Amino acid sequence: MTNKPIRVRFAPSPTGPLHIGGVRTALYNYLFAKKHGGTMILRIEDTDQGRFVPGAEDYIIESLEWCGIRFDEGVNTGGPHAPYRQSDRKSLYKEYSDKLIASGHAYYAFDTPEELDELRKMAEASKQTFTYNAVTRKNLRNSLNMSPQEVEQKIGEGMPYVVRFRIPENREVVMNDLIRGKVVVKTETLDDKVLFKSDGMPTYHLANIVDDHLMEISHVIRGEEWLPSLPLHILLYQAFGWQEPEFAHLPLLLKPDGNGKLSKRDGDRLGFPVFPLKWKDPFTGEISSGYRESGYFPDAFVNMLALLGWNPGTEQELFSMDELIQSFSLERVGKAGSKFDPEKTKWFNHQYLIRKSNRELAADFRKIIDSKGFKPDDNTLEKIVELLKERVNFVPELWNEGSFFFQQPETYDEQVIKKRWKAESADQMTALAAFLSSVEPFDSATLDQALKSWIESNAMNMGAIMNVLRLLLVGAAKGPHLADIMAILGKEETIRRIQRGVATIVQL
RNA sequence: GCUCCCUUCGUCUAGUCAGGCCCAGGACGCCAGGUUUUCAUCCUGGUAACAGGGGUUCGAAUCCCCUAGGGAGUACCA
Repeated sequence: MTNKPIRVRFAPSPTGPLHIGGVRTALYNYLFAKKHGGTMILRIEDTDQGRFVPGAEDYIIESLEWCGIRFDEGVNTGGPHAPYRQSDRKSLYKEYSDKLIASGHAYYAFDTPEELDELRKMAEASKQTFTYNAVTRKNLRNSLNMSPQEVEQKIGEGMPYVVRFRIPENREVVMNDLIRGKVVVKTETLDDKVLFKSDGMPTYHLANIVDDHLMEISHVIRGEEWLPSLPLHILLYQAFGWQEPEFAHLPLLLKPDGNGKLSKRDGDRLGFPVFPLKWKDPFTGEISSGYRESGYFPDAFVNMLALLGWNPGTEQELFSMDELIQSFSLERVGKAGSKFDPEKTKWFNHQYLIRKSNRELAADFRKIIDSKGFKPDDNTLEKIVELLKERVNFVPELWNEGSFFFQQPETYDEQVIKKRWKAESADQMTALAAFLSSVEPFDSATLDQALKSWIESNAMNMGAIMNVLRLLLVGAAKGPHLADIMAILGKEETIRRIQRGVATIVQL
C-alpha cells in the first residue's frame, strides 16, 4: 500500500463552470501527485444526463490549463485506462452492479420516485426522515421481498428498477482520513443508496468506486462534502473485496462574510469572481466574471488558492508552482473551512505584478493601449510601466494611473486648482515653459537638476511650482516623479501642455 | 430532526500530535507617524484572538469531559 505508485484524480461533474473550491481541489491533487512523482488524472463524472451543460467540460479543462495544472492521463490526454469520461464507460458499470447483486450486497428495487417522494413527505410531516434502510426495506417493493421468479418477471416485462446497496446491519465502519484521522460510523445510520439508476447509468457512488479501482487510484483527495458518503464507499470496496485507496477530505471554502459554503451568489453580491474564467450560461445567457478576465495572473491566483487551507509552516507567502510542489503536504492542510478573502487576493496579484519584468508587463499593457489607439514604442512603454507598476494591482489599472502619458489632460482637478493655483501661477508657468525649452538633454536627471536650480534662482517655492506643474501635465495630484513624466512626454509635449493648461485654467 | 466534521486576531494562519521557549508569532485589512514637490509605493509603530465551563498537572492554546456555536450530508445530483 505504501509503495504503490501514487495516482490521484480530479473528477469534476460537467454541470457548469468549475468554481474556485473545485480549482483548489484540483490543485491539491496536482501538488500531491507531483510532489510524490505520481500521476494526475482527469476524469469526467457525467453520469447524470439530466444535468449536462454544454461547454462545461471544455470550460473545466481550459480553467485548469490556465492555472498550470497539467494532467498525465484523462479526457483529451488519453492514457492506459481510457476512456476517462464516465458516459463513455457506461457499458462497464452494469457488470459490477450485477456482481454485487450476485454476492448479496445489493438488490433490485422497483419503488417509483413518486412512491419514495410520498414516503419522504409523510416522514417529514411527522418530523422524521425517511430512509431506505434495514427496517424500511422490508416493506418496500424490492427483490429482498420477492421470489426470484417474480423479480425476473418484472425485469422481463421492462419494469423500471434501480439497484440499491444493502447496508450491512450492526456494524461499525472504521475509516481513516488523512486530514481528520479516524472516523467511526454505525451502519444503522446509513441508508441503502442507489448504485444503478433506472436509466441504465450508475450513480456517482458506484461509478467512482469502480473507476478509482480500475484506474488504480492510490489517494482520493476531494471536498469535505463527500465525507458523509465515505462509509458507503468503504463498504463498497469491502463488498467488492478490493483494496481501498487512502482518503483525504479537504475543508470547504466559505463565503467572506457570514457562514456557509462560498457560492456564485456571494461573488455577485460582494463583487469578486468565484470562477477562474468568465462563463456564459448556455441556457440563461447569464455571464459570470472570471479571474482571468478580471486581470489576475494565473500564478498569483494559484498561489492565493494554495494558501487557503494549506500553509507551509514557514513565513513564506509567495510560491511558484514548483515551490508549492516542493513544500506541499496533506499533513499541513487544515481541518476547518476557510473564508475567502478577496482583498488578500488582490494583494497577491500586486506582489506578482511588481515582480514581473517591465517587458512582460508592457506586452500585456500594450493590448489595452492598442485598443485606445496609441502606438508607443517598446522602450517608452517599458519605462512607463516601470514608473507605474508599484501603484497598481492589475494591468488594466495601469491605464487609470497613467493615461496622461498618452493623452493630455481632458480636465484639471478642481480641488487641486483651488488649493494650488495662485494669482502668480500663470506667469510662473509661462516663464517655466520658456526655461524648459532651453533644457538639454531633456532627460529625468537633467530636468530634476534644472528645475531645482531654476526655482531656487528665482526665489520661488518648490511645492508651489511643482504642484502646479503637475496639475498642468497630469490634470490631477497624482502620478510618478515629475521629471520622469516630462522626460517621457518630451520637451515639445511638456511645453505644449503647460501652455494649454495655463490658457484653460485662466479662463475658468 | 438524525449522522458526521469543525472552532486561535475582522480575515488567512503559526503554535496543538511529542504540555513550559506563547501575558500567543506572521500576513491581509484597518489606524497613526515617517519619507515624498502630488498620489501611490515604501518604512516604522499600533489595533486585535486561544468559543464557554469543568477537570488532569507544579504548569494547558496544547491532554480529558461537558456545553455552546458553525458547517456538511441526509436525491434514481455529483
